Amino acid sequence: MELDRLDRDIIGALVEDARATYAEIGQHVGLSASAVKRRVDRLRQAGAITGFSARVSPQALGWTTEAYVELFCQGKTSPSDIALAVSRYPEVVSAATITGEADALLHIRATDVRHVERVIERIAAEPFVVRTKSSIVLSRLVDAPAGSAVPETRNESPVAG
Amino acid sequence: MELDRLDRDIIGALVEDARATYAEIGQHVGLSASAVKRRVDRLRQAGAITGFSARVSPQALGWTTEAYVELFCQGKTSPSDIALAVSRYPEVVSAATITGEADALLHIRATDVRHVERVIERIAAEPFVVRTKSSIVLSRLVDAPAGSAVPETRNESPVAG
DNA sequence: TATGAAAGAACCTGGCC
DNA sequence: GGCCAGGTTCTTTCATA
Repeated sequence: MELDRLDRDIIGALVEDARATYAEIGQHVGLSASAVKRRVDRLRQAGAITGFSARVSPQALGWTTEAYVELFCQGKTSPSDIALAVSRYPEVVSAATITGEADALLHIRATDVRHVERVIERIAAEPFVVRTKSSIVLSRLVDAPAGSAVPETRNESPVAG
Repeated sequence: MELDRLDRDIIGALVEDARATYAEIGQHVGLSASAVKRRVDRLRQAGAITGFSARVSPQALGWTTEAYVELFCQGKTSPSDIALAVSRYPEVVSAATITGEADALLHIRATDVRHVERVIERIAAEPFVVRTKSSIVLSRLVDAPAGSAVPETRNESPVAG
């Protein structure tokens, strides 16, 4: 799908505030409200915008601790096996198979360190898991709303570019 | 702040669909539309809900590649130094200082592997960075909308509990 | 093909109970 | 927390370039 500058600006505005009115967005990007709505509808249908979500503060909800866990699995473990197993844990916020020594990397949110420990214990007990290697998060430095930036043809990076 | 079951359900509904009407949410949780609005206003003011954001498909926008990068820094590097530096890169989606050998872990989204390489090169060239260790994501298994789950007093985890 | 304007329907918002 | 009224926003249609 082809995205022009208007589409990118609209997406940017909606990532900033998904409840902005079409009129507000239109004023910001230089379109009428109805033109904005048509583009948003099109972007949703095309799959560029997959939905609208509330941003919640993990701390305020009691998720004060997070950790990253590397998973080392048995040779014949498939990605879907891992996906199936870890998706059963609500504490697993994200998971991916990766290159390098470990087979997968999990991102875990929990209520406290004890809770992290308990979850890791259970995951380590999954039949395909050989061993795990965990890192507790000390302080979060960056946490961009998923997909806030939009790739340009060039110059995505800092000034040095 | 104290959250009851209704608050949790409302947050859950808004994480699912931030553009759901108050009436729809109310029907789902068993409240009138205005009661839902009052609670949402309160949850926003209390900081439990920090905003509303469009979910975008990184693929659809051209971000087809992601990587995790461990940062090993000079002894006297402060977290804020790292934060200041890496937040200048739009490709850095998340960053945190962690326990273990590495000092920080970055999550990077880029348009392709070449782009990932370029960004890592630049970050490695930051004055406080001693070395980096990168893992390219092969396939994403889980990607929960930030804060989709809400901690209960017990039984957050799979059946085994 | 994409835009702006307009009208009716749906929704939000605040006051009141 | 529910109900209601006034103001706003959404959604669709129509005309236009």
